[in-house]
Amino acid sequence: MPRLSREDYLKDAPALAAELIGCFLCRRLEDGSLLRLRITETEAYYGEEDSACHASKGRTKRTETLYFSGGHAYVYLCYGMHEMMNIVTGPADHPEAVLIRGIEGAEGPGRVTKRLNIDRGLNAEDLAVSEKIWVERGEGKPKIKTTPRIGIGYAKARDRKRKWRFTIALLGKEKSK
DNA sequence: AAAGTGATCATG
DNA sequence: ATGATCACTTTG
Repeated sequence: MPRLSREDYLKDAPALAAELIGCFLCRRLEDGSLLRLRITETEAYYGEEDSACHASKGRTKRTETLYFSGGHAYVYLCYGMHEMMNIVTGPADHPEAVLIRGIEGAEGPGRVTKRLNIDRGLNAEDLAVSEKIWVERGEGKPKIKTTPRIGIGYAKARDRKRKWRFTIALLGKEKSK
């Protein structure tokens, strides 16, 4: 399967978040082994105008990689113990990214990074050329469901309402709530 | 329901 | 230097 190229990553975050569902997140470990797992859940964070996006507070040391061109990894530590894996999208100097919230067998952003052994050492890694981490296109087009993003209670109501969380719509496998 | 955990950022 | 906050997970 072909790897996603720089050009693919230049799309905007909501578009790419949808497109990444069903694609394979690939990881080559130190020992040479390869992990290749389907992406099942993503979220888009779009620009300084998006009050849920880390870049809403402007360019800082932490958010610097969000301003890189699409295709770079943005990895940060949350709650002192969970590494979060994002893929930067769009052109350089426009901060937007897609959070990988789930892959098959590891539902939840902290579990994704644990499963694939991803940490801040991969921050700013370029997925268009990296030998350590990249994305391959999936086959077929899964049916996608959109819902509001998780864990962004601090954001403005306008942004909390945006349906920028993307999941594979599985038959009858929805959680009762 | 609530702790656990530490980087980050705004404040002083 | 200090303190609040946090794109979460696990345990009870």
